[in-house]
Amino acid sequence: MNLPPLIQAFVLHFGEMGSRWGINRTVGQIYALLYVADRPLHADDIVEALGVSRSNVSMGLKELDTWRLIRRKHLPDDRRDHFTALEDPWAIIRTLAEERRKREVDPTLTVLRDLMLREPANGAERHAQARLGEMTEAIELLTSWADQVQRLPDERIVDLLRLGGGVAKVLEVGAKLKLLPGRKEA
Amino acid sequence: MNLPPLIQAFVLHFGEMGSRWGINRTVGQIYALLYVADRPLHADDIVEALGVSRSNVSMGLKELDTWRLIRRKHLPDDRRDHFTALEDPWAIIRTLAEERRKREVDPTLTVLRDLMLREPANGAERHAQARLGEMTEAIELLTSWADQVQRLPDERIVDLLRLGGGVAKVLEVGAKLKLLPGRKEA
DNA sequence: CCTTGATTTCAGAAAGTTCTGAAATAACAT
DNA sequence: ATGTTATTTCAGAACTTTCTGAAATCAAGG
Repeated sequence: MNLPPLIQAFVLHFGEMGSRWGINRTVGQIYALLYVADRPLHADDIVEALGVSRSNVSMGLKELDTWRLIRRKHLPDDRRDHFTALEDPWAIIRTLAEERRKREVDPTLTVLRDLMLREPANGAERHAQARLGEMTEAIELLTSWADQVQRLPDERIVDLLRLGGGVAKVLEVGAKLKLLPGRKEA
Repeated sequence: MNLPPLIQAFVLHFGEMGSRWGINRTVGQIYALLYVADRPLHADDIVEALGVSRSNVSMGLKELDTWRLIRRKHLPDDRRDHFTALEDPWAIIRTLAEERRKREVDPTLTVLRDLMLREPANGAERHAQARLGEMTEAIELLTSWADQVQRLPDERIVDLLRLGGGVAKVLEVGAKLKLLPGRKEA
């Protein structure tokens, strides 16, 4: 790998983080490289910059493509595909979040709902089912919230984030104005 | 493994999910088992229920312990440690979220901040630094929001979740009442 | 419809992780 | 102290994921 030190540090770190974020090291590095690049890169640029095999780059690009985190561009007088990363950091955060949700929470919800429908065979199962119910409820609340917030326009989301802990205050006011749904007690 | 079918299905699923959630399969299974159990279990109960090695259970329990997802209990007339999972599903969700943040976003922020302080050596680095700045800003906004919301009492958080996309409406009202910090334009 | 170069696929090699069994350690009761 | 039972550690086995190089496929220009 032969990159300016600042860029190299970022690329390496993002690669390591990638593994924790469920995208593999190479994919993370490719993404990082495209994200900071000041021009579209083609596959061989990436091979050279990262020192990994051509085929590995090809797989990585394909994966980033299915996640819609990069764009394929054709430059005039060049048959090779060129790639750029989405500019907006929110797009990345959103994509990663959606992707993880699809892989990590949706299947769990499906299983939990299915288990809730079964007839418990004995006391142990009855108890277990009650616990599953509590968990299902919490996860459903969380995901349906996430669903709805994700549909808001970006600026609204940013407003919400800027508000920070201040939501509490706004919630109070909201409650007084009867904007909130009545609280169901457990 | 020899468990009532409903419990077994849950335990197996949670094990698989565990790997995606950054906790390994056995750890996930142990947690799931304790979560639905109607009494505290000791290590050998778990070995028998899951059919994994004693040492694996020991490691798993230790890990869950450091994550504070289980409690160690001493029953009278029994020298063995007994374990229970935290009851409240919110506790689990919170813990997993905090843990992941510690492992997955905080280190990134540290690196990003450090890279932002460096003197760019050339045009490419200058461009890269600008991109890193955008990313840093987005991540900081998100994490500081999460920080503040996590400090709210549980019921406030539940209110917020119940509100769903309705936050938009409340934000409008909040803006009119001058509760929101003025929006800085990019 | 053939040539040339770009891209993708895929089987096996390399690297990384999780799990086990055996041995070491700790904790308690006598 | 000593025996007994519970727990932890750790080296290597088993398994999983990632990466490579060679071969197959694809696409544009003549």
